[in-house]
Amino acid sequence: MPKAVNQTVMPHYAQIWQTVQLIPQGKVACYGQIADLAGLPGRARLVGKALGKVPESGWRNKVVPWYRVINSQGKISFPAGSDYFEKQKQLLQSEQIVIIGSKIKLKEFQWQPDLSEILFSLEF
DNA sequence: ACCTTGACGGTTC
DNA sequence: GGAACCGCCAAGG
Repeated sequence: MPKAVNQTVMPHYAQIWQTVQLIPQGKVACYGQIADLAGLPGRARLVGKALGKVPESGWRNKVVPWYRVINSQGKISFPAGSDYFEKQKQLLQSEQIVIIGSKIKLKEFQWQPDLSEILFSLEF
């Protein structure tokens, strides 16, 4: 883990990134859902901000599956047609996630972790 | 220490 | 559906 990524420097970002890493491939989670699981209820915006702070190049794609996080409406939160929008859409589809008219069926694809899974994995 | 910025969310109309 | 409003608050300037 990079030096800057620790509880002393960025406690919340670290918690958020760690939680996002638990989303299994082929599933998605909402910003608010991640915030809750990370112990930061009601702070969905902070999740978006934290993901935006993950370095653009290098380990971003490999370590933190940022693209598996979408908003509570089941939509990608980047402006439709933007580079990031297309990138995220592509990555999601590569995991067999179905996107119809820019929307994903949360009923079908939302990650539903059980409590023990979370408690076992997170270290805070 | 003050002000602005967010990849949000729920409530309401 | 969708648009406007408002609460949220760490981070960075």
